[in-house]
Order: sequence, then C-alpha cells, then structure tokens
Amino acid sequence: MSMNTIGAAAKASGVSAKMIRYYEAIGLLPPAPRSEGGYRHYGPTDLHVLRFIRRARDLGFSLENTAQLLRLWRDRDRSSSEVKALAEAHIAELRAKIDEMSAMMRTLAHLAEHCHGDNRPDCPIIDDLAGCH
Amino acid sequence: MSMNTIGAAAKASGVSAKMIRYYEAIGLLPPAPRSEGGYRHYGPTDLHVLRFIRRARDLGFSLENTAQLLRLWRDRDRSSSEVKALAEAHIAELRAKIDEMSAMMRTLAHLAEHCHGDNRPDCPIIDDLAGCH
DNA sequence: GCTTGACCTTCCCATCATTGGAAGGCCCAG
DNA sequence: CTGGGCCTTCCAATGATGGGAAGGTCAAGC
Repeated sequence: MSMNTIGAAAKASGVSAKMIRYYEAIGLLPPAPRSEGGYRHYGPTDLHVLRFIRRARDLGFSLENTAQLLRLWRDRDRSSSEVKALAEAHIAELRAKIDEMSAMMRTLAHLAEHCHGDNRPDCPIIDDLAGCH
Repeated sequence: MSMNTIGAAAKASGVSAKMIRYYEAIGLLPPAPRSEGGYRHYGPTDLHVLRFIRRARDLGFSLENTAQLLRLWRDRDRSSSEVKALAEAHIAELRAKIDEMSAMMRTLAHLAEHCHGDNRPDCPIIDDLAGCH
C-alpha cells in the first residue's frame, strides 16, 4: 500500500493540503490515520475520494452538495434519481446566476457602447448610475 | 431640508441600514452627521449617493470599484475613458465567470441527460465524478 | 409628565471556501 | 547531528451581507 503524506495527496488530487485538513475538520472526510509523528497518511482510496471532491467542486457544487454526492457514491443502494435531482437543482442555480450576470453584462455593454471614452467628463455610464434618466 | 434617519434612508434608497453603517465604517461613505441623541441623519444628496451605490452594486460592481465610480462621479474633471475602462474590466470579469459557469452547466446538463433518474444506482453523473472514464 | 413601542446605537458572530502566516515538531539526506 | 523541507495546530483575513443582544432615543397617546 503506497501511503502519501498530505502534501503528496494534495499534489496527486489537486486539492490543497489546507483544504484537505479543512474537509476533515468539517467532517466531509473521515479523520486520516496518523503516523507516529502525527502526520496524516493517505492511501489510493483516499486519493480517489479527494479527486471526486475536486471534480465536484470544479463543477461548482457546494461543499454541502459535495458531501451528499459522496454519500450517494458510497451508497450502493442509491437511486440515480437522487443524484439527478441534486444535479438538476445545481443546474437551475447556475442558470439563474448566469441569467443575472448576463443581464448585468448586457446593460453595461449597452452603456459602454455609448460612452466616448475620451478626455471629456460626459459619460452615459455615470449618468445611469446617478439615475439621470 | 428634509432629514431622514437611517431607516428612512434605507427604505428610500434600497440599501439596508446595516449596509449604510458598514459603508460608512469602511470609508465608502463619509461619516453622517448625528442628532443630539447620536442618530445618523441623511439629506437628499446623501440619498442620491446611496441610490448610486445601490445601482452600481446591482450591476455587479465590487465595493472597491463602486468607490472608484463614486470618486469619478464627484470629479468634474474626470475622463469618460476612466469610467469606460472600469466598466469594460467589469464586463470582462462577468464574461469570464459566465463562461466558466456555462461550461459547468453544459457538462452537468449533458451528464444529467444520460441519467435515467430511477430507482437503480447506475448513474453517469456519479461515474463522471468518480473519474470512471 | 409618563409609558410604550418603534426606532436607533454599538458590538459580536455567522456565512462560504479558501488562503496566509506564525510557532513549533518531524523526518531524511548529507 | 544538522539543515531545510515537510508536517502539525491555531488564528486571522477575504467580500458583502444578515442576525441578534444590550442598551439608548424619540414621538405619540394617555
């Protein structure tokens, strides 16, 4: 069994050592076994879990949802409908935020388009912010 | 001069009383004049500033950028190019985040589409997270 | 004038996920 | 046996906001 210190596990999983400790502290990860000197050690299974977490985070899942996904991963009796529900709820959140930011961007782009961007003070962007309709 | 307490100013501007105090604490707003009893009071000009801030926040500007925009608003010798540069930097940030989230959404939507969502455990979403390529 | 209730004040804490740093201990190569 | 690279824990900060406690102020009604 190849055993890794937290630094090696971090490098191998893409999760920083700081975060690995934090995930353990909040209960997302079980306490890692320690060497005599108190060092945490991680085996291949642990690395697999860390990569799972990393992937879930990369897809924008919160740590809370990531914990749920981990639970479902481990649960051989899971229903795929539970996983799908989590994913679709997250998709809906993403869509809502994207829509919100797109609206901001559209407004700003429209204002910036009409701004000369020269040495003069006149600026439709400032005018909009100031409420000069 | 109509003078408002912080609650009235909050209602009139859409910025919560908590946030008005916070903006003052971090220097985004100058210290408001106080009544004998220590209550903050806000005049029409202050309300205008608060609405400006509110609008900038609604467009997604950070408090730091909002401070810059306020400075430019007050500066009669501003160059509209400075305002435009701030806006375009923010547009670029928004675009970057939107792209990032869109990529997440596309991936998730693709995975969810192939998930049966029934009582069985088989699930392409979990498989992806687990790194089963 | 006094009470009552709505409002104000400051101060501290929580969120979410992550990073930074300080002080001190462990481990291995030279 | 020493140096330096890794590890440990603990504390603090980020950004923008909300929540709440303890206590002071104000205005209306009696």
